[in-house]
Amino acid sequence: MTSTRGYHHGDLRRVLLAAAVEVIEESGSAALSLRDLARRAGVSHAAPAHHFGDRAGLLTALAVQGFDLLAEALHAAGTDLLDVGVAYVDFAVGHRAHFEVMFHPDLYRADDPEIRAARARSGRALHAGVAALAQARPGTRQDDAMAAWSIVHGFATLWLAGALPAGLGDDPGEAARAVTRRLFTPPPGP
Amino acid sequence: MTSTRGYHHGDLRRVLLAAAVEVIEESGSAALSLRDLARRAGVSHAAPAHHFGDRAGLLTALAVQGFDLLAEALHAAGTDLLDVGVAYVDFAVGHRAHFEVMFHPDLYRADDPEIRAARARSGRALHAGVAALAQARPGTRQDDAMAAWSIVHGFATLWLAGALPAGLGDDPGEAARAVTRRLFTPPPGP
DNA sequence: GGGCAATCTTGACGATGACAAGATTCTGTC
DNA sequence: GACAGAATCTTGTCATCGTCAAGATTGCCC
Repeated sequence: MTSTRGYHHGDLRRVLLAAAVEVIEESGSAALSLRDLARRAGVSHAAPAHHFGDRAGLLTALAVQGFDLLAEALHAAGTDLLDVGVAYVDFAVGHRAHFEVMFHPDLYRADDPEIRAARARSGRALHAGVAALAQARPGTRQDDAMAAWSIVHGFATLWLAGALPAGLGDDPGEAARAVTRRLFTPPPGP
Repeated sequence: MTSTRGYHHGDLRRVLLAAAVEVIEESGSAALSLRDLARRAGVSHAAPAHHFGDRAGLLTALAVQGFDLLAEALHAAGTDLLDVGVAYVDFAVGHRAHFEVMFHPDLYRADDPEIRAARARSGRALHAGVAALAQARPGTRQDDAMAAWSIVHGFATLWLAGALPAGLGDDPGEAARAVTRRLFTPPPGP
C-alpha cells in the first residue's frame, strides 16, 4: 500500500508506463495526462517529470517500448511472410496503445536516438520476412515489401478504428490472414 | 478586417474548420485548441462553442467533412480499382488533417447521425470500385475488398507517419500505384 | 417597430503541463 | 558508521486550456 511509502516508489517508471497503456487503451492518446497517471501511481503530480521530463518524453518511451515489442513479435513469427503479417496485426490489436502512439510521431520526440534505434530494430525484423520471400521467389521487389507492409498495417489500423464491416469474425489474426493472402493469390483475372 | 466587425462574424463555422485543418496539418490533432482557433479567427474564446458545442463537436464536423470529401474523390476516380486506390492515397495525403481525425473515433462523436451518414456515403463510394472489379472478375470476394482497402489505407497511413523508407519518390499517388498493383499481379511464384 | 433567435463577449472555475525550490531516501566512498 | 552527492520524490506556482453561465449585440421575421 503506497500509504506506507515515503519518497522512493522503487518502480515508478514502469508503473507509469503501464498506467499510460491502460488509459490509452480505454480512451485514446488524447486522454492521457501526467497528473492522472501520477494519481493512479499514488505519487505527486510532478513525480513523472523526473523519469520522463515531460508528456512527450513519456510517449517517446512508450513508442520505444512498442517498436521493441513489435520486433520481438515479428522475430517470433518466423520467416513466412504471411505469418509475419498476421503477427503484425496481432501485435497491433494486442498492443493498441503502443501501436497508436508509435505511428503518431507528432506525439513524441521522433528524433530521439532511442526511438531511431528501436525503429531500426523493428524495421529489420519486418524486412526479415521480405528477405525470406525474396529468397523463395526471385524477382521480388521493394514494391512487394511495401505492399506487404501496407496491407497488414492498413488492416490493423482499420480494425483498431472500428472501420471494417461486421462479419470478419472476432479473431483479427485470422481475418488478416484471409485478407493478406490476397496479396499472393489475386482473384482470377480476365 | 475583423476590427470593424461587431458581434456577427458571418462565416465563423467555416473559418474555424479551416483553421483547425491548418493547425492539425502543422502540429497534429493533439495540438488543436478551441481558444487558439478563436484567436486565429479573431473572435472571443467562447464563440466556437455556439457552432460546435465543444472540442469533440468541432472534430465531429471535421470528420463528417472528411468522409464527404473522400466520397467525392473516390467517385471522381471512376471504377478502375487501381485508380480508386490511388485516389484514396491522394486524398489521405492531400487532406491529412481530415484523414487523421476520420480514423480516430475517440476524438469525435462516432455515434453522431451525421457521421454515420457521411461514413456510409464514403463506404459506398469505396465499394463502387470493388463492385466494378467483381463485375470484371467473377469470383471476387469480400476478402478482396478488404485487401484493396487495407493496402491503400496502410500505404497512406505509413506515408503520413513518415514510416516508409526513402526512395519511393515525392508523388504518393504514383508510389501507391506501384505498390497496390502488387495486389493484382503478385511476384512470380515457385 | 418589436420580438425572438442567432451569434457573439466577458467572466469564472477546475484541470492540465511545465517549472522551480526544497525535502527525503538511497548509494557509494572513505 | 558517517558523509556527500545523486536519485527520487513533494509542494507550490503560473499560464493555458475546456467548459459553463450570464449577458450584449445583431439579424431576421411578422
